[in-house]
Parts: sequence; C-alpha cells; structure tokens
Amino acid sequence: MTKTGQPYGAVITDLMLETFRLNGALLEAGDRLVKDLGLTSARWQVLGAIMLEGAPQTVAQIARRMGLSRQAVQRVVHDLTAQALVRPVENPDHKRAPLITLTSAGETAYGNAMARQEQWANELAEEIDGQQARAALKTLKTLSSLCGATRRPALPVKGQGGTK
Amino acid sequence: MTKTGQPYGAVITDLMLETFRLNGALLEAGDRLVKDLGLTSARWQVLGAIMLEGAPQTVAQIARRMGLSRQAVQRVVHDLTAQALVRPVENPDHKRAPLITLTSAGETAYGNAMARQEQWANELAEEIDGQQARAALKTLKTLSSLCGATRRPALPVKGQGGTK
DNA sequence: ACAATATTGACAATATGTTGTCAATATGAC
DNA sequence: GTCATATTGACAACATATTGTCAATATTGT
Repeated sequence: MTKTGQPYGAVITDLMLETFRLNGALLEAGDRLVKDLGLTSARWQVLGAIMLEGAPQTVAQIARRMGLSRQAVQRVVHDLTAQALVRPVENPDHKRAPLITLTSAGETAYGNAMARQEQWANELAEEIDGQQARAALKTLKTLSSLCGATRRPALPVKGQGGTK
Repeated sequence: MTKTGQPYGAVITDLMLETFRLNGALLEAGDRLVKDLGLTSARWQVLGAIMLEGAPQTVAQIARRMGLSRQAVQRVVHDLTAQALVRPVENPDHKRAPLITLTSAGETAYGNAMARQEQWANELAEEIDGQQARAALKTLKTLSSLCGATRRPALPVKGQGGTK
C-alpha cells in the first residue's frame, strides 16, 4: 500500500488534527462544568482515579493508572491537598509514599462532578448514534495503541499493589 | 431518550477518556518525530498554520486559524524567532502587528517534518481501515461542535484579511 | 476631524504537563 | 545481613496553554 499513492494517510492526519481540537474542547467544557465545585478537569480526573480504584492510592499508583508522569500527578495532588479535597494518610507499606485519601469534601465535590458529567454525556448521547460512538472509540483505541507501541516505560509494579 | 435509562452516555464518556489518551500519545509521538529537526509539535503546528495559509500572517491571525489564544501562539512564535525559523517582517497594514515569515531554515525544517508525518500517517493507515477512520473523524467533529457550541468568542476578522 | 470602540502585541500570573536530579526507602540477589 | 538496584516523593527547569491587564494602533460612527 505504500506505492498505490492512495492518500489514506490524509484521513489519519485529519483524524489527528481533529483529536487535538476535540481534546481542547473537552478540557474547556469540563473545566466549565465543574468550575464552581472548586475543581478543574485535571483535579477531577485525579479524584476519579482514586475513587475508581476503590481504595486510597499513592501518587505513583495514581500516575500509572492515569498514564501521566508521577510529577504531574504530584503537583495536582499537592493542590488538592491545599484545597482539603484529599489528605495524605500514612502508608504502612512505604514511609515515603502516603496513601492519598479523599476527604468528605473531596467525595462531595467528586460526586457532584460525576453527576453533572453523566447528565452532560447523556445529553451528548442523544445527538450521537451509539453504534457510531462505539466504532469511533474502537478506532481511537487502535490509534492510541499504535502510537503508544514504542512509548511508556510501563513500570510493572511489583510490591505495593497487594494487601500484604 | 432521557428516560429509557440506557447508559449511552457511558460510551460517550469512554470516548472522551480515550480522546485524552490519544491526544497525549499523538503529541508525544509528534515530538519524537521532529525532535532532531529542532521542532516540537506546537512549533511545527505554528509553522504549518503559516505555510498552509500561503502567506505570512500576524500572530493574531495564526492564533485564530489554530483555535488557540493569541498569547499561546505569541510565545511559540517568540521561540521560533529565537531559533531563526521565522522572522517578523514589517506589516504595512499594522505597525504593531508584524507578519511572521518562515526563514529558509524554517521552510526546510517544516518540509522535513511534513515528509516524516506523511510517511508516518501512511504507515498508520495500513493498520486502520479508511472507512472506519472517516467515520471516526465524522463522529469526533460532531462531538467537537457540540462541545464548542457555547464556546469561542470567534472574532469575525473585519479588516486585515483583505489584500488592500 | 474626532471620539468611541476593537484589535494587537507585550507582560505577568496561573494551570498543566514534561524531564532531570536527588535523597530516602523498598526490594531482591547473594 | 548486606549490598546492588528500583521506586518514591521533593524540587527545579522547562514547554505549552490559559486568563487578565496595558499601551499602542486601527477601525468605525458621527
């Protein structure tokens, strides 16, 4: 296919550019959605990573789950701590790596944010065919994995995850 | 559909999260792709905005074309100027708004970047069905427009655009 | 011509992400 | 147990984007 001259790549390029635009639009919409809760998209996502895991996590664990760098998460966690939405709790398994726990204010804020997001997603879902959305999701995942193929150090996570 | 309880919104939510991941993966891959040309994704895109317009542009014009803030573009242009990839040229129509022009080094770097991107996109295109990519593109555009509906000030661009 | 308004680039503050370095702490091999 | 190695959080430097403010400059209405 490298010789047929069919500019299939052009569609992929357009898809990339549209991904940049959509990313910006989503972050902006997300920020607006939760602004008055004292949240931003980034802070909300960190709260979500902890909540979805079902238990307090270290910063490094959150970072791995989100696919971001440890440091990026660390600064957001610092900000969230200053806002008293999370609180570091001593970790019996690692003296230097406290478990980041949601405060009740944090849980309230996250609950409100999720309720709004769910409503928003449902509104959007009325405008977009479900089958079409699923197909797009699959395509994006394929692209992600093709891009990420040569990327991330991955970090196997040996100890730390268990209940020991 | 607001009552059927079908969590169609969940698919939309997954699509959003995948968009975040893909955006990060693409930026990272793009940075790697053009790193040794002295470019980054952001700088490359600014060069592209000028090249695709076919004529030197003011910073504000580039920002509008890219959908970014004037200031974001201004800093990147400042960096590109320091790298001698672009050069501000006096604008007869506006004393304070020079036209940003690619230097020959800038044109070379951009040409190399585009050649690599094209090859990369073609390689990706071999792994992804064209029809599927087109459908995904359409879905993302729909989502973008739904998000952006209440957004951007838009800026009509009155004078400045003409040949006068 | 003149006054009101809008656009522009500069500058600063902030938010979010990256990388790199460092000391403290865990883990694993021996 | 001890020592090499890996992970962790802190800190700093940088890249990218946002917003807000300001003075200079264009544009527009009268």
